[in-house]
Amino acid sequence: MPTTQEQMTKATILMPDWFTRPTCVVAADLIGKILCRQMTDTDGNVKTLRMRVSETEAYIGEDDPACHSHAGTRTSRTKIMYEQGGVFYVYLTYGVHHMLNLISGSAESPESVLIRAGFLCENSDRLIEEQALGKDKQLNHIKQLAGPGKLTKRLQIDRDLYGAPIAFESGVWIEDDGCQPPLSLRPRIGIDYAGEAKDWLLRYVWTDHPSLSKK
DNA sequence: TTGAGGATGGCCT
DNA sequence: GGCCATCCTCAAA
Repeated sequence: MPTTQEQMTKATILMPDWFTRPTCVVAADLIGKILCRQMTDTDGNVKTLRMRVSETEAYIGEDDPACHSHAGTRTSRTKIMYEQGGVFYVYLTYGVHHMLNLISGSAESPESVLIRAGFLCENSDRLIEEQALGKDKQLNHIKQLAGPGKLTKRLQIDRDLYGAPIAFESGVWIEDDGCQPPLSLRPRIGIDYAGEAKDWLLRYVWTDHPSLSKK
């Protein structure tokens, strides 16, 4: 069932220029927004899966040792980071998992926001839900998208999205229905190689939400 | 051309 | 907590 808020508030689609603001602002503001994914079910019907974002990380460019563009590293993979905010940066890690990033900030400022976790909105299409859940098993719904690799697998996101605009025509877009959850800051995950930067508070989480990837 | 290693997650102990 | 699948990226040679 939709919550009262979802019934009462009309959602608006975020335009690409929303992402040209400072990366830390974008990362914080994304908590509580709705990531939408257009998908086709087994019968060929087009459906939209909606996930509310509960966890993001900011990677703040050339001065951030954890960022792919640190020290001005500019390669065929990272070149998209030098675009103006509002496009997708997707890459494969450990040869297994796709990471979904949103390029943020101004052009020539190679920064991005990693989407780490979320949870399915109650008003997502039931058919797709049941398809993923399987017939006989009741999965832990709230943990389905608790991690950047799990999230992209569930939303069927891969490098085909690299460089696409964050907009409806890409099949992946973000909506704002006015939800403003409580926010906490944490150190980022999985960047032990980054020296002192591993302690920077650039991980933004929905305070104490059960869908978070880590404490 | 080569080799090391990674913004993870699932399984095993 | 440890192990490791799996393959792309990137720096070095």
